[in-house]
Amino acid sequence: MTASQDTIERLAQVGHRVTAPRRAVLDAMSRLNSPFTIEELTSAAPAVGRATVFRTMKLLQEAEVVCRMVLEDGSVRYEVSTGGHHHHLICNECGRVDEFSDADLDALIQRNASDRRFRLASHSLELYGRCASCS
Amino acid sequence: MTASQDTIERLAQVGHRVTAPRRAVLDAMSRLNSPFTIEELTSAAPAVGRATVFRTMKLLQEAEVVCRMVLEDGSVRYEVSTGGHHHHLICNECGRVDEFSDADLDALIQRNASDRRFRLASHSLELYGRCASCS
DNA sequence: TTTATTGCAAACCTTTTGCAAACCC
DNA sequence: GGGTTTGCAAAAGGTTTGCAATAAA
Repeated sequence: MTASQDTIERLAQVGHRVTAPRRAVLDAMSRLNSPFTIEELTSAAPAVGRATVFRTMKLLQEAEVVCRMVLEDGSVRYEVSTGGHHHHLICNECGRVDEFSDADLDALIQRNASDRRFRLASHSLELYGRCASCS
Repeated sequence: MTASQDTIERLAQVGHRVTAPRRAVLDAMSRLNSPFTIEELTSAAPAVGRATVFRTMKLLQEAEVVCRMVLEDGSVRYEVSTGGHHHHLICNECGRVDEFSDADLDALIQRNASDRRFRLASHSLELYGRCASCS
């Protein structure tokens, strides 16, 4: 099993059973580069039923093992949680998604919210354009 | 007809016909507060077929009369283009969506892109939390 | 008249759900 | 053993599409 031991443990800790299909999904995830689509994931774990893949991803979201992102076009991808908050650089050309973070940026965002008496819970920032390799 | 004359003219300029259903959709839009859902729009223009509403919205997107936004949960809304670029404050409580803009913020975003050799085409920033009225 | 547009219904896609069988603890 | 989880197939959104009828230019 490629699925990291601590992820499996976290599943158990949160009160879920460690089953073969769930292991298979975790293994498949570790073989894909994040962020991936459900489609890619089901292809990478062909033995697991589609419904189970969806159910497992929802579980992993709740356990904060992955986070779900929705692109501008409405498509959905999952990425393995790095723990840290970050933003995305999405290449319109090749589809590649990179992450970055910037404390100043987050501070400025927080200030914009405060200035408007908005109690910020979360935010998402996606940059679309052309990555270095595609330029 | 409540639909602003210049929007109608723009439709014609872009090479589209000005039809009764399209007028009805434009009128309905002007009666709703932006951003609205397709659901709200079809309710506000009951005489127009659902497919036509979808087709009209796609047209208006291309004509840059409206812009389409996808929320974190994947739901889709449309807002009348103000011309200016802006970001959103989305209340998790009441669903209200406000706009704001901040040149410093945009500059910082642009700088983050440049620093990573990413040629920025567009970006979207959504803040989720609780609006002033809901706090 | 000629071509674009409409409405309807059917098709599509992605995600969810009901349920009996299989499985984990 | 007993409550979870699975897989299948069906259902459920939400959006698109084919096509004959209709309307704009």
